Amino acid sequence: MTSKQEFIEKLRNSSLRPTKQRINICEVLFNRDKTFHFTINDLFNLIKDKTGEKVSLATVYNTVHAFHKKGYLKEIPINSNQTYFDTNVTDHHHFFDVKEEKLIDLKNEDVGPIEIQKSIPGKKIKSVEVLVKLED
Amino acid sequence: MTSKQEFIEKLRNSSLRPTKQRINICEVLFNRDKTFHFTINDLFNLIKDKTGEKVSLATVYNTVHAFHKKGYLKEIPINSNQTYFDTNVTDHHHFFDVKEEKLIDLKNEDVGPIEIQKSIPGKKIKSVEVLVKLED
DNA sequence: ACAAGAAATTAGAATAATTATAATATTAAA
DNA sequence: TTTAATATTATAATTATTCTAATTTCTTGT
Ligand SMILES: [Mn+2]
Ligand SMILES: [Mn+2]
Ligand SMILES: [Zn+2]
Ligand SMILES: [Zn+2]
Repeated sequence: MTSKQEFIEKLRNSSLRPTKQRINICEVLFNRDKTFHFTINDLFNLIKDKTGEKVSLATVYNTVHAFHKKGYLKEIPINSNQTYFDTNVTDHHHFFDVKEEKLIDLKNEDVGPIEIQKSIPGKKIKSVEVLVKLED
Repeated sequence: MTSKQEFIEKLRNSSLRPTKQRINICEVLFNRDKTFHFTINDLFNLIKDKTGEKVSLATVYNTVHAFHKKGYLKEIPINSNQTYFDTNVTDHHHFFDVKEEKLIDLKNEDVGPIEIQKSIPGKKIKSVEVLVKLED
């Protein structure tokens, strides 16, 4: 159980003003036990459900991207018409259940270390992501 | 150098009628030495450039998805506003140069075998894709 | 506490990728 | 050659995302 005060500090520490909307979004995103995979639309609906307060869609987009930029959210590449985000910002991989449209975390030991043997001059590796698609 | 006749047979073999438009699209997609990574928009413009004939955007979408369904094209998951496709339909991985917005093939030996140690009951693995993002 | 400026929120408009529609044209088969 | 099935096309519709500009809320200095 994380307190509202902690969210306010977290926001302050990253020079994001602790507004009511951002705190509500924090509640939905970070006040939970397990990692959370979501689309903007999931989040938008959950805010109403869980906090009882409405936040505009534009603010949800703005806040998610602000959090993403600050490193509080990870973006997961999937072939979907909607962008997926993840509250687990550590380097990790995913299952994607194509039918359920659900992401599932893979522990790094479930995949093993990945060593990229090729390099491109003048470029460095920013991230290595494994996506395992699941079907029935 | 692949001939038009081969494309016609290829289309017939997959119960796709060999129309002028589809043959032109085949020319652009498959009449080349190296694998080809593209967006619908790339392809749409190349058709005009390379064949001199215009194909409607709707037909490009339809044909790309028909080819994808038939297994002649692979879809590459990237966080981009445009969907990427690949004429190399074998199981392989990618660099994505974020600045240039270009995909580069990785050979399987550049990545090594990936063994997924976790399984989800009732689900089986459909694909395993590694995406390595590159920055300057 | 108050004022002033900076930053955030919002509804709604704009944009852009993709998909759907429905009329016309082409292809395949009898 | 007739006919039915399928494909193409222009255009409209849809959808995710971003932009805009007015309003509200925060922060900071007084
Ligand atoms: Mn995750
Ligand atoms: Mn490729
Ligand atoms: Zn983002
Ligand atoms: Zn497709």
